Amino acid sequence: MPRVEIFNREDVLEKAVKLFHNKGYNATSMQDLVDATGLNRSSIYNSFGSKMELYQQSLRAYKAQANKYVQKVLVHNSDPLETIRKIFATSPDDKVNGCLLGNCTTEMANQDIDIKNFLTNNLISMQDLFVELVASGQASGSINGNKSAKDYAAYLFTALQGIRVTGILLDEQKDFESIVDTMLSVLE
Amino acid sequence: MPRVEIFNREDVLEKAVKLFHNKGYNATSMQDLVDATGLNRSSIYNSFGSKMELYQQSLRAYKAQANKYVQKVLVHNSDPLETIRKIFATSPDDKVNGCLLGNCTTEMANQDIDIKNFLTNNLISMQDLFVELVASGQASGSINGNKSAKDYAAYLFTALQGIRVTGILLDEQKDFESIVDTMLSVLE
DNA sequence: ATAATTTTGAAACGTTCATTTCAAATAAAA
DNA sequence: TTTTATTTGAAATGAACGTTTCAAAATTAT
Repeated sequence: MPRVEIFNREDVLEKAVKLFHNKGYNATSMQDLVDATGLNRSSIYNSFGSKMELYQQSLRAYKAQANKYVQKVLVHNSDPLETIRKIFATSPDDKVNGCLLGNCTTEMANQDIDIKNFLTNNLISMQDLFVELVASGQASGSINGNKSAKDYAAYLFTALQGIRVTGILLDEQKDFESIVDTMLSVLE
Repeated sequence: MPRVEIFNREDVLEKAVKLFHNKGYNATSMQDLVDATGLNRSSIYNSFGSKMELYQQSLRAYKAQANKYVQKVLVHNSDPLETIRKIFATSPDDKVNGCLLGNCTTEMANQDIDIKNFLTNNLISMQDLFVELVASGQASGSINGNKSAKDYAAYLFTALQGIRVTGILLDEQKDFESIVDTMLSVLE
């Protein structure tokens, strides 16, 4: 009986991600979202609830997208250190705008407990990933055993946040790569 | 002849810094600033120009405050590595809110060219400081020579950004310290 | 005291904000 | 084709935004 949703939910979220990634939560207006998605204002509220709910769904979409990239790297690489290096590589959007989740941390984590919990869960899952990679590298001898896999994982996550912030200010790709080199040299 | 400014400019800026540090630029309203500073709306505009100008002056005040702390550490410490460790230590405000300049980077650098330039200058001056400290540590043998002082300086600045972001999410001081330990272990 | 000059307070400016409303258009099910 | 449920478009909501205005209060120099 009902008329059905005409737009593709994933496409809309992708456009919302782009917008929030570029401007952040507070500087993005509902009008911006209407313009960028091509959806009607009412349709956005019908389908996504509110600006805040759309933002949170955008965070999830961004995370899912990042996970997909990581999975792709995991399949094609056997060397853990090289896998970590690929994770540190920056997408064009991240180069200009930083990491959406890192930006969200600085903008929202101290204001919104739900978002802080989401970000903490992301921190945990990323660290779990790094623990596995580091442990595997330590087992095969390509990563040293000076620190525990857990210590290195916590370090890697934090270093990753750093390069996503500083990267916004860096114009030269070689500066970026040199910093990542030094970051990963701890593991060698 | 004229009536003179009754408020202390530094005190007002300190309060503005606290506010921008806690909420960021876009989420801070002029009403918030009026409430927090106790100044009249007109007085703020008379004395600071606009919200954006007040923000930029707050960034400068924050940087000056940080420089003052660094100078104090430099006077009381002779060991470069220990000095760097003290710079990595976090003030209570930074613990909850991150680094104001880092937050500014993620919120504004890709939107406002003047602010980006200011942040780039800060990056350069911080790296210069780290270059001196690392070079001095390398000269005295407490820091290794695996990489150049410049490479280590760029790394340290970026690592610092990272711990200021992740620190927002960390509840345990020991997690924080462990990450800094790993970060600085590259130099040893 | 008076004059000169600035700060102050309060109100108002026009704009934009997120969100709601609701009739008209639409499309699948009956 | 009619019914039914949903989306759509456009307008309206009231609140908040940054900024300006301006007369009144305040303060220093004359």
